[in-house]
Amino acid sequence: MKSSTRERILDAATDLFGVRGVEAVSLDVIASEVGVAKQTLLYWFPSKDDLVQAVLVAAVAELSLGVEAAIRATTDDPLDRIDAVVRAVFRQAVRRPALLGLVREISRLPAASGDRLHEAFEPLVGRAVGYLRREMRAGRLRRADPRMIAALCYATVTGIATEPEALRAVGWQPTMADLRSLRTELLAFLRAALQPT
Amino acid sequence: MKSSTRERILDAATDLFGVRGVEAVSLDVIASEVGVAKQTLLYWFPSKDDLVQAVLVAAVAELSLGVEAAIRATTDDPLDRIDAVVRAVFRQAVRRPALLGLVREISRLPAASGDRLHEAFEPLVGRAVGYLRREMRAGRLRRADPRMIAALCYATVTGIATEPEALRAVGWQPTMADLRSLRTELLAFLRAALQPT
DNA sequence: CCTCTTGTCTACCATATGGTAGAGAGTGAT
DNA sequence: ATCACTCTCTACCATATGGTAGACAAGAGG
Repeated sequence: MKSSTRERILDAATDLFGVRGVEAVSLDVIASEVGVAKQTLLYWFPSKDDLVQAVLVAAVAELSLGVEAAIRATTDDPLDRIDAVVRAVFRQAVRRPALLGLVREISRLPAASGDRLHEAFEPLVGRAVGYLRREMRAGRLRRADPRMIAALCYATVTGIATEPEALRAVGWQPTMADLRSLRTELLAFLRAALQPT
Repeated sequence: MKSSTRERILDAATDLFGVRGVEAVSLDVIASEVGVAKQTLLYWFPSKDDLVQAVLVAAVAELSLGVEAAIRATTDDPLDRIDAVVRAVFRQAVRRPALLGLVREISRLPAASGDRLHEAFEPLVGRAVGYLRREMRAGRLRRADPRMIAALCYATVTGIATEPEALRAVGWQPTMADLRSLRTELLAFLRAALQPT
């Protein structure tokens, strides 16, 4: 164990920001969660904004890594590949529920912060859109606007992973069994939405 | 013009809460937006929490009304009906972008607030799930867990409507043309996902 | 004219927030 | 021993926040 203080701060901040929102979490709360004085936070991250940036960059990197690894490990078939990406995202969302919520926070931040993150995501998004377009041309995916399809898949996965309330409203329980069933339904849903006609 | 002060406060609070988050918006900001002293807010809504509750209740009522009207106005075919609901939600999301974002805020609130909202949504959700189940049994929708399908449709629509950043990331622009194209793609996406095989 | 109610305001207050200044402890090099 | 460096802390501070107390104006009813 015994990870560095910086690491532990980053971890706690990721969870708190992701679950409760950046503006709603004070430095004091993070500090007491880590078990350290607020000024120790400000030693490692000179301002709250610096901390937010660091947290977002780390989260994007973590997500990207998982997704890229999943892509490399599957077959050529686009539906299989999308399956793999969804599974990878899901795995990370379970391990660390705040991750996707955190990425969602970007839209709430002042434009400048959002832009930097935008850049970090750009290559991933660009490749995904290009891939979808090629597969549609090849007739292995339902023909549609690949940009919109990318956004819709993202919205579906992120939405379902970050809105426990919506799931509770339909009687879903956060048990292992229900979680697996959710993943199964999500994969079937996306498959049906993307299959060539 | 000349709506009541209470009304104007509710309006401004809806927009601010929905776009920037409940905890991130102070009473002073709302007051100055309305052009009134903070104490006038506290006259109409004795505490911030009361204001939040009022805003959420009003938002749910507004959304429900629109959706129910749309349902009554369509044919029996489930895909048409879902089309109509999505269009209705979309219309409201365009007219007042903060509405859906606000509903999303529920998951961030302390449990007690969330529960009250939960109750407000319950009848709508229950009817939707029952409807989906019947149509699946009748073979007019792809067979799946109706609860999960309801949650997935909700996540897709809300996600796409509340994450302009995700759309910007794929080169989408908030113009009328792009908005229409987005709606078209969303409807096709849901249709494909729900069509019986 | 008086009084009660309604709605808005100014003047405060206790607390929480992000951030500064700088002390003190531990470690390694000279 | 001392200097420099790293890391954590206590003590503050200016500002912002949610909220209280109560003054003031405008009607409405008697």
